[in-house]
Amino acid sequence: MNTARGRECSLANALAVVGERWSMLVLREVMLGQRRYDQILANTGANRDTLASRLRTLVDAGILERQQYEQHPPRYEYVATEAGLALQPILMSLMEWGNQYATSGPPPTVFTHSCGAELHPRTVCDHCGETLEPGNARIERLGAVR
Amino acid sequence: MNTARGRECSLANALAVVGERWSMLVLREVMLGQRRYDQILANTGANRDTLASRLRTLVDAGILERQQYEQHPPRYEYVATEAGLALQPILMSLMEWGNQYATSGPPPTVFTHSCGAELHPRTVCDHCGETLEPGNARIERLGAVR
DNA sequence: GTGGTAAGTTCGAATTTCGAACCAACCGCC
DNA sequence: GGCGGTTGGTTCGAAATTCGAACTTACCAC
Repeated sequence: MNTARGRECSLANALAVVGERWSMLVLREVMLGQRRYDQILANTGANRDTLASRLRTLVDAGILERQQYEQHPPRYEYVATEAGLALQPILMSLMEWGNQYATSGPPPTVFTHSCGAELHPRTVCDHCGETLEPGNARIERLGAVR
Repeated sequence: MNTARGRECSLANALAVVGERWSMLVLREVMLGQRRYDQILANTGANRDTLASRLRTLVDAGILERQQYEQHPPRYEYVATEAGLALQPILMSLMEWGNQYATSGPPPTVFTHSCGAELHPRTVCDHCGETLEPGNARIERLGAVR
């Protein structure tokens, strides 16, 4: 993804890696335990060469790792690295947003948290623990526009 | 964005709306207070027709609202609706992830929370307040694959 | 030896995005 | 009254990306 122009920003950098079409859905499948090419293919709906290309991008970016699980013929599966695991809460939050604003009817996919309750993610300020509300954040420093 | 095939999922639904190229960067600019076409154009780096198309998509999806601020000639600015504001914490979280895994050097953009501390978003379980860790979520129900 | 599985690659066709140019309507300047 | 600047786009043909479908390689089970 092109990041040459526009504001210098970590959001743009993040999107350069996971903002391409299918990338997030690939991560969803890996998160759901589907780690093999053909499973990811069927469950995302991407086509074969685009998926191969996306997987390469994600591996190169250090978000997924390619692990060989068979020698002859060589077969690989994809597992999340630390960086990939760190995206999980964000995918969950986007899924929650999708439930509220982009899905009619009951949520197709539901998780249970280890505390026993149905999982609904919420984003808080790491320092004070307060829920992040639009308007409670002030711009401290702004990336330059290139 | 095509959502015909693949797993039925609110993440896919969310991405059908905000997963297209430039959409999230447009939302970032609106979030930063840049609401006019030419500002958004310069600060994202998108080209003119793609930006016009993205703005239409976001308005149609109920994420942005087009507000006329001048009668002759008609001029518009774009403001976030409730659905758009609800995406702010997610953009902040993605920015935080980008800081850690996709940006070298100091973060280009920094926010301060109303509590006074530098803002670092964290995602928690809404019920128990515990930080979301990969592995603490169990799949309760899974969307079907179409 | 026939069919199935897995992880891709290759193909030409369709769609999307690209930069650059254009446009209409107004403004301030002198 | 003419000149340049601003705003919010549209139009263009060219380049890049994504599409579905077919093919490949290597193994296994029957």
